[in-house]
Amino acid sequence: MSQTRAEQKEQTRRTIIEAAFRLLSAEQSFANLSLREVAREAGIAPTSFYRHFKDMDELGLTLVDEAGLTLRQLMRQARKRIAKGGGSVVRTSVDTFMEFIATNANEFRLLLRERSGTSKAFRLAVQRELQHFIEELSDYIEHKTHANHQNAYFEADALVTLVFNAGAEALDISQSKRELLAEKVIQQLRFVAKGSAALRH
Amino acid sequence: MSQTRAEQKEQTRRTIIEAAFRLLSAEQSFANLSLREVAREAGIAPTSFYRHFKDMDELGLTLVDEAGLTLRQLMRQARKRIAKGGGSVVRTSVDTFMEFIATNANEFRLLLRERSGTSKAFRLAVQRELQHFIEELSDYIEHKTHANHQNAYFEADALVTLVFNAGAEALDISQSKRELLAEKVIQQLRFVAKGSAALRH
DNA sequence: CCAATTAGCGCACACATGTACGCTAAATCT
DNA sequence: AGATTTAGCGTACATGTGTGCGCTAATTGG
Repeated sequence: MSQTRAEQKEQTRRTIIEAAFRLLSAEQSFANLSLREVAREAGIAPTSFYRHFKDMDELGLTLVDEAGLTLRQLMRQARKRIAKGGGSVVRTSVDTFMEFIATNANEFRLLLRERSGTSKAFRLAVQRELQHFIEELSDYIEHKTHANHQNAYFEADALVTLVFNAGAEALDISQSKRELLAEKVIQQLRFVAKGSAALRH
Repeated sequence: MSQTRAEQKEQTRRTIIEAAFRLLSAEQSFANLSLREVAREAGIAPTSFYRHFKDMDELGLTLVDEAGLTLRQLMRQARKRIAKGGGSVVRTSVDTFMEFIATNANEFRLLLRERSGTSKAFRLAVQRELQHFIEELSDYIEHKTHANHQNAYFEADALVTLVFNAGAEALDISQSKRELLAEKVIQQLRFVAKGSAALRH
C-alpha cells in the first residue's frame, strides 16, 4: 500500500484546512463561512467534515494557530537577516511584516478579524499569538537597553500594536501606497523607541 | 392627530436602529445579525423593514454613523473639561474614551469589528470616523508645538491607534484591570509625544 | 483469515433566511 | 369629497444550513 490509513486521514485534514484558507478573502471572513462551503471546496461530503473536526470552531482555532505559526516563522527569518547585519532592525522587521501581509493576506485577515470576533476562544487565541511577539520584543529591549521591565513591556506593546495596525491598513491600499505606509509606521516606531528611552530611569 | 405620517415613520426608523444596537453584544456582531432578527426585536414584520432601509447594509452604515457621532460628542465634552483646566490633557482624553467603552460597549464593538469586516463600504465608514479624530488631533499638535505637518500627523495617527487599540483590549477585561490598561496606554502616549518632539526639526 | 474499526458517503429532516406579491387602512393631496 | 400615496402586514417560496442515521468499502489487528 502507498499510504497508511492515518496518513490518508491527515492528508484529508490538510485538504480541509487549505480549502478553508482558500475561501477566505476581503469579502469573506471565517465567521461567515459555512461547514458545507468548506466541505464543497475540499471535495468531501459535508458529514465527512466531522471525522476531522468537532465543528467549525475547532477548524477555526486550527487556522489561527497555523496563521500564527507562519507569521512567527517569517519573523524568525527576519531576525536572521538582522543578525547578519543587513540594515536597520526596525526597517527590516517592518519590511518583513509587510511582506507577510502581501503574501499571506488571508492568513493575516483571519488574525485581524478574529481578534475582535464574536468568539472569546478565538479572541484569546489571536491575543496569545500577539503576546508572543510582545514578550519576545520586550525581552530584547530589556536586555539591549537595560530598561526596567515595565518600560520595556509598554514599549514593546506599543510597537507591536502600531505594526499590526499598519498591517490592517495595508490590506486596503495599493502596493504603491504601502511604501508610504511603511514610512509612516517606521517613523512612529522611532517615536516610541525614542520616547521610551527618554522617559526611562 | 398627534403625529404626522412622516413623524411616525421616523419613529419606526429609530425603533429599528435601537433594536439593532440592542442585539449587538460580545457574542453577536452586526455581520451575523439577520434582517428578521432585527425586525422581530423592533416589533415589526420582516417585510416592513424595507420601508426604511434598502437592506441590512444600509442599516449598518447608519449604525456606524450613529456610533461615530456618539463618540465625537463625548470627546467634545472632554475637550471642554480640558479647557476648564481640570487635569492632564492625555489623562482626561483617555479617561473619557474609556468611559465611552464602558457605557457604549456595543457601539464601540461595531466600529471595532466593521473596521476589519467584509464590506469595504463599512471599513471606509469606520476609517472616516477615525480620520476625523486623527486630523483634529494633528491640527492641535501642529498648532501647539509648531511641528511640521507630517510629524504632527504621524504622531496623531499613532496616538489614535494606541487609544483605539486599548479600547479593544478593555472590552475583554474586568473593570479593575482597566485601570492598569489606562496606565499602560497613557504611558505609551507619552512615549509617542516625547519621541515625536525629540525627532522634530 | 476472520473480526473490528473507521473514513467517507447519501439521504433526510427541521429550521432560518431574504424577499416578491398583494392587501388594508390610514394619512395626505387636490 | 374623492383620489392617491404609503407604512405595515401575512402568505408563500426557493434556497442554504447543521447534523443524525445507517451503509459501504477498505484498512487494521488478532
